[in-house]
Amino acid sequence: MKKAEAAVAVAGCGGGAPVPGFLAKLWALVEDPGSDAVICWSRNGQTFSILDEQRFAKELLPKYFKHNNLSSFIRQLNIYGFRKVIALENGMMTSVKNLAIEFQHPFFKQEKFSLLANIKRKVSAVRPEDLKVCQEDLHKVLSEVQEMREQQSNMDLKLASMKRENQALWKEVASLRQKHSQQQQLLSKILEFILNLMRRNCIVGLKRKRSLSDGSGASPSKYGRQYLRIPVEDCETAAISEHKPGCEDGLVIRDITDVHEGEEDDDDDNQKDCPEKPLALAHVSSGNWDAQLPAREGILPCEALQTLGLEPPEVICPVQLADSPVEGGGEESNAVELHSAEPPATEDPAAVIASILDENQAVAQSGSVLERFPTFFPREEMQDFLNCIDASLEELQAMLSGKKLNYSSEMLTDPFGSELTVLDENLTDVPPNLDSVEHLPENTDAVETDEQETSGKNDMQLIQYRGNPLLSLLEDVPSSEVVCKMENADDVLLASLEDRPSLSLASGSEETVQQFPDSAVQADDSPGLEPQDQPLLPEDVSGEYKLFPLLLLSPVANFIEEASEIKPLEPDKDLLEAASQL
Amino acid sequence: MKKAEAAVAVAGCGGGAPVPGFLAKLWALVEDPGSDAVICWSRNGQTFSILDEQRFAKELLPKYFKHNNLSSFIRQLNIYGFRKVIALENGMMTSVKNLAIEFQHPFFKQEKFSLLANIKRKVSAVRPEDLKVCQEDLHKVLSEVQEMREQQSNMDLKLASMKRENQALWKEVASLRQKHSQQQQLLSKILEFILNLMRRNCIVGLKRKRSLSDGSGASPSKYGRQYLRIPVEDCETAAISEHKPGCEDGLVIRDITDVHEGEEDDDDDNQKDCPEKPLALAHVSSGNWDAQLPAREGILPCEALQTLGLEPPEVICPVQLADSPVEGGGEESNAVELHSAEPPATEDPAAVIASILDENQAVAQSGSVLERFPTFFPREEMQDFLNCIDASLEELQAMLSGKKLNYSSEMLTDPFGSELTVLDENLTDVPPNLDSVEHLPENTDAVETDEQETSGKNDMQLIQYRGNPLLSLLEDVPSSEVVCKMENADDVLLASLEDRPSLSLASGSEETVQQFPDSAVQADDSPGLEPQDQPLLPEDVSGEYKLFPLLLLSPVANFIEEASEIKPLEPDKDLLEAASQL
DNA sequence: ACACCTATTCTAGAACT
DNA sequence: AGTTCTAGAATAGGTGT
Repeated sequence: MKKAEAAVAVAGCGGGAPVPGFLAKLWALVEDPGSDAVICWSRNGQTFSILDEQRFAKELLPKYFKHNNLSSFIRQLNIYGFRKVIALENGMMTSVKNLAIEFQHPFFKQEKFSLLANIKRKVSAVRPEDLKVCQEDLHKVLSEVQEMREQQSNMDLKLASMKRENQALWKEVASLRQKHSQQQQLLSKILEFILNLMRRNCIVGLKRKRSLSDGSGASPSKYGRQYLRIPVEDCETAAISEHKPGCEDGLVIRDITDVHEGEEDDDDDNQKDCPEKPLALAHVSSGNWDAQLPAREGILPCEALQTLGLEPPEVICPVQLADSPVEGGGEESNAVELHSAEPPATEDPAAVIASILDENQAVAQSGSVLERFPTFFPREEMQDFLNCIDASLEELQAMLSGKKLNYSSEMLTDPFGSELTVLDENLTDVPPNLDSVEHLPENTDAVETDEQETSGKNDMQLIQYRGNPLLSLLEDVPSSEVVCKMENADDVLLASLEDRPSLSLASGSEETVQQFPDSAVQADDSPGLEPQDQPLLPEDVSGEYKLFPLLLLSPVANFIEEASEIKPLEPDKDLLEAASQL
Repeated sequence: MKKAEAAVAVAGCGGGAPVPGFLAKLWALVEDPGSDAVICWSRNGQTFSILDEQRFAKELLPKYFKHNNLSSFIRQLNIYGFRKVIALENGMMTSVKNLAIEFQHPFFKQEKFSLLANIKRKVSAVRPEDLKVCQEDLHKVLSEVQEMREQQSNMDLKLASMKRENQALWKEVASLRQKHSQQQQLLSKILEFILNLMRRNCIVGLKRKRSLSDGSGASPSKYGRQYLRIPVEDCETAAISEHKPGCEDGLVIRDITDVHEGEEDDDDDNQKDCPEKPLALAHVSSGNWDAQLPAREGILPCEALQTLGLEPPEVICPVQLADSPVEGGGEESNAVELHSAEPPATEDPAAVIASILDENQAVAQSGSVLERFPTFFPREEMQDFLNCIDASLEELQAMLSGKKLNYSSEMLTDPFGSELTVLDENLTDVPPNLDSVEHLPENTDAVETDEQETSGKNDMQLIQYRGNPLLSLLEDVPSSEVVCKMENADDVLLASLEDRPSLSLASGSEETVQQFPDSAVQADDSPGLEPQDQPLLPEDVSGEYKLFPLLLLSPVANFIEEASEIKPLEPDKDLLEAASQL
């Protein structure tokens, strides 16, 4: 005991390093010259050997440790990282079983006591950590996997459901677009019908005027066909109204801007700055139609014009009727004079139409219209009839204005409605190209089967849908928005989808009759005086609208305006993006 | 060596059990009486003890094994499940360190050699498997987790994209529905306007008739208001047309079936089985209007009726004009007689309207209408005017028919169009309930933020959207389809959504004016002779349509019919399902 | 007395034969 | 399956607070 302590003490005095007790005792054991026969340095001081394990265990070990078991001693050696030197290295005495036990450690060298500080006890603390960490990790990972599996199945369901919903939504959108197209066509037809009706009325009035007061008018057969030509956008409609045999009245409606050269794109300017266009005719109070006699023709509208700050109607006729069908070449000087005192559009069929539908104008015109029916229809009855028409028009106008009020109030109070408005604002107006119309059905099916390529499908669907000739007729070309879109577009798909509008924008919109270079402007509640660049009915009505400024005051104008307020069918920007990103 | 072998042999002869070598040698060692000083049975044969480990290791072990290490021997004991008997059990000699080493095993008992067969070597075979399985599992799981993480991120992207697309689609659908609603409203307005115009014309004609031939007519002021009342669907519209001050002509349009009591739901019967309804008037050849003089009134329509196999028009007037505003109480006998020889609807405003718009009828009526304007409007001019109207109507009709032809050809040739038709067929017509209109914006936002609750959102969105009062006006009630849907519906949402239609179906459609009990039938290309149960314009027009059978022959009828062909806004069945399944 | 570290003992793992 | 070396694990012991 004292020996071991002394050895430890001697060893410990060499430095301040806190050498573990086992290492100190081992050092002492090996260093002790008295025990060299049992345990000693070997191999030139690189290792140490226990020459007589029996004596070592039973005699030496108890002096340094609390046991006399060689195994315990060896265990400690192992714990401190000592390793046994195998017998073959010892040399020749391989066969000799009871050869000395030899151990080594990188930091346990003779004369190098200071190295002992580097010898660390193998803590089992590391190991449980390792194992526990591993196990914990495994459990963690396992649970995570479980969780992820659930999540994945959830997402699978969700995705499938969403896919179905998307499919249904595409269907719905297609159906709605179809309906919209049908409606728009119907609207166009109806409005065309009404305009036609009014135009005819105007012609009749013109006929009458000439036969009565003028006598210089051309033959009535001429009047039947040449003055106005309602522009038809799609070939089919055009074919119907143009090439129909027996249809002796092809209408040619020219844009009012054709008359004013160089002002084609800015209707706002046209209306506000050009006094020749009597767009500012106010709704004169209705109900006093019976006071409107032919003698008062031109007086009331003129007053109305003046009340609106417009100049007197010396240049009221933006579109003229010419005896020969000169298209677009009409100028103010060529105007056939009739009702020269009548301010609103005079011989312009549009004015007549408006006058028919507008209360005061209708009365003002009615007298002249009925002059041709002296024998067949009693004047009183005709007056009655027109009175009724006027009343109904009046009522309709009132209803329309009332509806309009209601509408806006709905928009304000109904969150859904307002939300819709907001949504609509966000929609981008990107017309598609007409490619690959024939692929839609396959793609619709592909939505179900194909899992990954939804983008292509949707795009195709979009394109195809837009490519529907029915719909292409109704497309509007809001050039400014398209330009903005083009700037922001960074993917090829979007650019390709915008191909058509960009083309139509680049070109002077001269080649196609159905393209309207104007961009949509909401002239909703402004009382019909500022149609501006607003695209009206995308097809038939726009030119007519411009052509017949007085329509603004008639219920038909309300119809047209309202129809134009229904935004044209154009794909959602988000839709495009979403489709292109899938 | 021989001793050990012999011991093993002796021990092994006791039974056929394949006792492992170590156990046999151990048995021999312990049993051998010659080595009892070194190793022997102890504790009454329950255990064995090594009394002198030094001698045992160096002298006995080599005789039985290939080594002389006690540790190796002990290792074997441990492998076979032997356990050391701790010192305290040995008794008192605790302090004596070099006490005997004592081991025990349940199946290693003195005199019980046969039990040795139960002693099994502890195979580490389980352990490597365990560890390897564990490691493999861990690696597997780890890779799986990696894979799943990638998949999840992929799915996340996909889902986000889909969500965006979905959102855009919902927006699009909402916008389209909005547009559709606007269009429908506009259509209703226009048609109402036209019908109003026609009605007034009729009234004028009636007035004239009475003042001329009858003299028994009531005051003209009465005629201004009482006969027809256009049903307005939403409260707002109703308020406008009903409560508007100064609007002296509230129109009341009653279903034609009101006249025929008990036949309200079956329009097919009405039209096909009731000869009183001259719905089968054919389009008489147009263009010969100039030949139509008042003398021919009633002749041509009558012929037309007869050509269609209908009875002569003795009971032609299904709806009558009464001097007092008796709503819905009119019966055939109360018909005010005028133009008694005129078959088509005679004093019925609808008939007059139709006659105005229909070529032949218009001519037939025109004479009488104009009789009240003898002084103010010359008869010739009035005739001219009406002639123009007729011509334009004729042209419009031709155009419409032409368009129709074009339309169907498009449907046939355009795969998209046909596909759309097919899609539309698949759409279920399930009107929504009007709940929670105000939640849409929040839900639209929630689509972005909330990740999990898409189902609720979509449902809400759907319901809310459907709940838009604007849209509810346009809803149709195809009862048969609804019934089918109700049978197939198994989820609450669908059922709830179908609540309203089912209600309107169940009830006799008496409570609400805007509900039409008819189910949609496509009488598209059949030439206007079989309107059947087809719902026309969902709102205003249907009743009017029924009320004015002659409208079927006018361009307005075409408008109405075409408007009715635009399917009403109703959610897609797939949409509903998808939304409920999310 | 408790916490922390070390030491001892028994058992097990692993590699090699 | 045996042998050897090493490690794990539990417990005991020691030290400092």
